[in-house]
Amino acid sequence: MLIATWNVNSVRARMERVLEFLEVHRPDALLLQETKVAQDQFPYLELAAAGYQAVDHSTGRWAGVAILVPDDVEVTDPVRGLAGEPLPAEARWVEATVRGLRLVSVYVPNGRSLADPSFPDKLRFLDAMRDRVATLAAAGPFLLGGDLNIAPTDADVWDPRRFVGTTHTSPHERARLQAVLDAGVVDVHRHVVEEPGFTWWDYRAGAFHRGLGMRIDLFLATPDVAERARRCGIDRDFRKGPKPSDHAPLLVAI
DNA sequence: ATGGTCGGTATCCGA
Repeated sequence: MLIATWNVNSVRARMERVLEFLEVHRPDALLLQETKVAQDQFPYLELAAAGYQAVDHSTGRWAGVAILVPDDVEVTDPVRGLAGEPLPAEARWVEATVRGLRLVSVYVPNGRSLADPSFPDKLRFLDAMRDRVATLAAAGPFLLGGDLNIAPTDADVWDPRRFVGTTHTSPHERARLQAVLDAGVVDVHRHVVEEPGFTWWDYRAGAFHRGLGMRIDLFLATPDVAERARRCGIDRDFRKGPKPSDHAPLLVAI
């Protein structure tokens, strides 16, 4: 089973690259973040023409998440939204079961800066995520993928000194991520690959070509699923070429 | 020479 997670920074602006990705990899599930689309604008027809159905959680111009699955595969028990999240209208969490595996696509709030009013909302979202992960981990095997907007360790940013006093690396966020892990999941990419590399690079300043990135897109899975992961890595080709997202897709073969 | 970018029914704000 091949599963991918990708923050596409607008599914409509990225449609050509999304279709290219589906054609190249034919994943059994593609977890999308930042679809940035209202539900009545979601590109169901174009995806259907490529052989994929979508379970999406879409509420407007920002955020938005989805799970794409081949047409001939059954998708059951969709859940849209996360119990206890501070701003449910932002559409940052969607779940569905595919081939007996519970899947989650999540887009954790950015937080902007440590002093911004939205930063406490990021921490509250992570608290709600910990509670839901504990429930899911107790219920059976599952795999969560998404943009966590946290670099788990200093090795996951291009220059940790540049991030002192900023979001994505703060002790507050890392403590919350550790609490999520303690709820019963493993960082799959890190589990499989010794030096996982980055998943995001700023559009500005030639950051990608200069290697100035971060690893903020993660797969978190119950240990049984993590042990079954044979390969895990990013496809850098999708950070190159025409109209790339600022994130590269992360894939895992189970 | 310390800039440089995208996407959003936008002309600033969010990432």
